[in-house]
Amino acid sequence: MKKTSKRLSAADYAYEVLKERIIELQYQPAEHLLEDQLAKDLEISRTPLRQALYRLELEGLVNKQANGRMIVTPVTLEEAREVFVVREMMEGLVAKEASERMSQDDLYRLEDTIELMKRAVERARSQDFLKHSEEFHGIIQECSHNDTAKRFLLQLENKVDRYRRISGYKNPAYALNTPLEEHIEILQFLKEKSSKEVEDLMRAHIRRSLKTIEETIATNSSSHSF
Amino acid sequence: MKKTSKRLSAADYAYEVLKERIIELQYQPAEHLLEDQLAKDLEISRTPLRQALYRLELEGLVNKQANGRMIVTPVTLEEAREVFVVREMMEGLVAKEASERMSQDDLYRLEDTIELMKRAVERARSQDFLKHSEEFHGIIQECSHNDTAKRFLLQLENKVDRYRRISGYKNPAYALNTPLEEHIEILQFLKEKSSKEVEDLMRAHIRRSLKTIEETIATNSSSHSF
DNA sequence: AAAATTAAATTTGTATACAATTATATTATA
DNA sequence: TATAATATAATTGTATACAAATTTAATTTT
Repeated sequence: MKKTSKRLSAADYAYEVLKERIIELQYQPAEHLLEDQLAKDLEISRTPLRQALYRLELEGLVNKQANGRMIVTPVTLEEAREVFVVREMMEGLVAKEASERMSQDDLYRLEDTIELMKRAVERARSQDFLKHSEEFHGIIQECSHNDTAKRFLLQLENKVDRYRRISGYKNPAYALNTPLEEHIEILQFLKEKSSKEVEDLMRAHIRRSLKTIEETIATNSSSHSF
Repeated sequence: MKKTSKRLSAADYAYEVLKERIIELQYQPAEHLLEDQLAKDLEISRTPLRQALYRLELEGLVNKQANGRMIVTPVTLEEAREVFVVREMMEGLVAKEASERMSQDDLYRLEDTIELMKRAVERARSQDFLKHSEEFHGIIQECSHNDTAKRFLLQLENKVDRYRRISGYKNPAYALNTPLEEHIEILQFLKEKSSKEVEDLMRAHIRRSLKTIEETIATNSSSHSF
């Protein structure tokens, strides 16, 4: 993780690095995390490292076992479904709230991300598509002005990212047309301020994205312990 | 530092104590929390105390300001509404899921809590009522078998408890009949496994409880900074 | 006296030493 | 050999000392 203008504490640094490594599967699910080893690796002491670990625990990316040892939270289809069911509700909620509060300027910003998504689809650049898709969802979350929902969604997003990795979203053949069309449709109803429709569409969008991940895992489930 | 039957780490102990004090308004909203002072008070060192503070921060009960100082999260009507809106969705979700998975034994356990709630209403013991009401909701959450949802609901419950305190729920005149009837109705549909109705009723139940708190605050809002 | 500067104190952030616990290896015993 | 008991090593949990940063007080300058 890069640091910007503000100095980053060792604890924050460790948190960012570990989170990224877990999401990117550099640490395998269920793998043991040893404080001493990680501290030496990151060239910090155990004190700030532990802070980072405990934050990750509360976000559900690592688990403290009964004996005190930390492991990377295992991945299971069951948990993936849980995460997506909750995410479906939360994304539906913020979309509804955003629909009631969005300014014209916000709508323009959404249009921009969609334009960029279109270009990504044309070039079959799924990485870029994902980036702009996340911007799209991020703008909607922002416009909900619901900090509580935003906080939870951030935690869910971390887990979602890991499941995306596991399902092999990097594959260029990954279907991008469906999510693009769904985004366009959502924007349409956001413009009309039809909050109920927006909520329903957003929920269907998330529901469908879980299906995609489930299918990719089904065909692709050699490497991870499902 | 005290210990119970199962050994409690100093960090866990500090977490529990601080959480309780914040919820019970022994620490005022927006009050400064000094590590050294708290550590001396709890008779532990700063190391485990800080762990506790960081956990509370992630749960939204304390906030770390830009200068690094910790304050008790301020209370606002706006946040209360956010918390309840999210809680409404989550309680609706777990109720729906529980409805699909509940055993006869679980239903009996719910009946028991309702019996105890009835007795509490008869005697106008709102403290007892609240306790059994939380058991009622806890059983439903448990039966959802959705750990992700349960984790979030636990965090929300902490904030809800504080808002209940602020609204002065201790008042014996506090109306208990409405929530009791709502619980009874929810149980009825749980027995019939009508998951859609269960979800709708639970959501209405939470929505109504926010209204109660808003009203109590409106008449009672001298002491806290709304 | 007001504003700016410096100095002292308070407070948070980190490293390290040690204590308590848990896991692993070794030995003893049947 | 298999099992239990014990010793050893590895790992987590806590306290403390010190460093870095921030706030408050004191001093100087205009």
